[in-house]
Amino acid sequence: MEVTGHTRGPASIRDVAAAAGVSYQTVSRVINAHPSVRPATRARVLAAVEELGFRRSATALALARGRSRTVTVLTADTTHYGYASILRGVEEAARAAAYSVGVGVLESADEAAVAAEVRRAADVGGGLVVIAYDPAGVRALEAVPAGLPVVGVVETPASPPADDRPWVWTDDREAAYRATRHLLSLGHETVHYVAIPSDTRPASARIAGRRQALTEADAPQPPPVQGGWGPAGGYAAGLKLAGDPSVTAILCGNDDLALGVLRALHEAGRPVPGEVSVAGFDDAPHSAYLTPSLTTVRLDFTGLGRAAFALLHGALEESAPITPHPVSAPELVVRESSGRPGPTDGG
Amino acid sequence: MEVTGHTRGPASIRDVAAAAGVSYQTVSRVINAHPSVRPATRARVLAAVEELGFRRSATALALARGRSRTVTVLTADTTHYGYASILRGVEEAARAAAYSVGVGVLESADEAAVAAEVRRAADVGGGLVVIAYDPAGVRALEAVPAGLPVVGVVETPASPPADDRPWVWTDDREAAYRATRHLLSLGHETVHYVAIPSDTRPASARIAGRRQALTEADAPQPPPVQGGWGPAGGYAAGLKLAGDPSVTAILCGNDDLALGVLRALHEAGRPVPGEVSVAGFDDAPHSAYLTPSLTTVRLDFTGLGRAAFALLHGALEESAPITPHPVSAPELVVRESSGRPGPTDGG
DNA sequence: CTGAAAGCGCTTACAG
DNA sequence: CTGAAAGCGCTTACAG
Repeated sequence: MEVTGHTRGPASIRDVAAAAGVSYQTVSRVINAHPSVRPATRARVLAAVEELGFRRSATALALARGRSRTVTVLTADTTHYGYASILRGVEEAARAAAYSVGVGVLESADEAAVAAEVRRAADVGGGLVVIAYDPAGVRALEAVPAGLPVVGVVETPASPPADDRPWVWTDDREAAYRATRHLLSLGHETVHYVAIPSDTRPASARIAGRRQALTEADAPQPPPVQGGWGPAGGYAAGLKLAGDPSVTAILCGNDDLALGVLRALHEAGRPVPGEVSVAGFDDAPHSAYLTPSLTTVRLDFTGLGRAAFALLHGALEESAPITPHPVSAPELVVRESSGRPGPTDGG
Repeated sequence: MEVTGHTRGPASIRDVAAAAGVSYQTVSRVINAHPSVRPATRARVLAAVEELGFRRSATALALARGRSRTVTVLTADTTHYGYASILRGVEEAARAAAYSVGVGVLESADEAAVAAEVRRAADVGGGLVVIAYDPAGVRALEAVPAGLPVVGVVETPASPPADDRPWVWTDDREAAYRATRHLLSLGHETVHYVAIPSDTRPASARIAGRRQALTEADAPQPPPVQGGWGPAGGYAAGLKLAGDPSVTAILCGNDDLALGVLRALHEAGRPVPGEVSVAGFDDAPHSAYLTPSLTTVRLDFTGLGRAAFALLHGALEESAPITPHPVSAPELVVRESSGRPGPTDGG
């Protein structure tokens, strides 16, 4: 029964129709699970689909429907832990819904460059998830033309999420509040902060959370020092702070920053946690294995990504299941890098 | 002159034609830079394109041409440094060539699951880059149907790269050779190895490189210990090795593994590099900031990703510029974690 | 140098 | 329940 001699190229809806002895519209109905098809007809079509290895063309579908089953993630970075984890969450959820996922990187925060990247992403025809943790991302979110389905992943919602442009976020305010309180409760006089770029915005939730904790404790409010995203920036910031003997507790915008700070303190001869306590954000995979292991606040980036997709999916398809998409609350993970202050408290 | 009252939706080729007073075929010629168009006509069309904000539909283009300007990266992971960097390299090159990039994650190495993921990626209609560093990726590369443009990113080429299915790789054999030699040259009797999953394959280039260095030095050849991809696996492997006092040098399949090993040695009370030397692969951003900072072999993953795209681009388009795509050779980076052996050599 | 026709593989009304 | 028509926005021959 070796009759697999198709003409050429993948089988189309018409090939299937011919094989099943029906019109191609009927094939369309079957593959779209349209109710009004006689069971016998359906069976014949399905058999032909199977036999020819038919796969419906996503491109043709997109052209005919005017919208493609694609979500493209716009982000300034794909390698740092938080960004990468959000991307992963989106991909997981998209895959489960049989969506394709694209990624566009915002190489620069330059207005024209960002606009170009947004256009390119829009050309793909699906929905957008914009990671707006940094200037480039924030700008991209603003540049998305009205009518294009988009959900933003933001640090702090700038205003109540509009129905047509929803946002997802983690409770960074609470996260910073808890971490600061933890450090304060250990007996530190105040808590310094090494900021990631997103914290630059006046409305930063983390800055606000830390401020609140500091205020409640009547502690001094030293200004945040900029650290960037990676270990190198943390190292530079750490060197600065290490020179000030009054500094005994440092909270960092992410674990990579904290790693750099740890190194700077080591070089400056200031033991952690003996003299200085350090905490980060994210709970990246390696943080538990550093020496000293890092106290941090675990943030559910993957859940955030999944939630973003769920929202987009709902906007894109009426019939999309309104799946619950819980984003776990930030969780303080206390490890070796934080302890009571004191010149020689080490045990 | 506020005449921006288009009917609805984005402008199509016909809208532009109407505005310019030509047929839509002429518009097609202009946007495709076809030579035979009168300059004056071209100018009129271009003006209309500008005025209407026309963007050619990628979907329609793909349907008409039978191929889309997309590259989708198939990978078992998007978060680990090596994988993420390759993805970034592909994205950079693809963006420069005005290609879209998609990503498909191989959640399981299960044959059926991998095949389904490959089909999904194929449905998108462009080319594929498959990261085949692990069983899932290797299987995916095999499952790609003939005729679909694909380039594999592999640890070791299994055979001379076929013309229709090229491969890119870093010289892992050389990298492992150099790292092992470095450790040996410090005076260690032999070098243990904590492997990443890709090293499981009998043809592993790294295993071969290390073996060669060991053989040349007439050193014992302890079998590799499996570590997985992350710090947790490195930690477990490190605990095992730490218990053996004869172990004084450990090479790890990647920097995350090395980080876990470092932690295990610390807990076991074996100072690095005083008693044991450790080296990794990759030179991840944080490796220079660990304490001790990590000796490692820098691998050009981003260049690898760019090279993979260049190859694919060439296969997809006759006219694609044959851009040189150099992948830097592995580079040994000596830091604090490696030193001369000896119970108490610490300075 | 430019226009009219057919087709890429589907879907969405419209008939029957 | 099923088929014939028109159209999604382009490109690719074919004419002129």
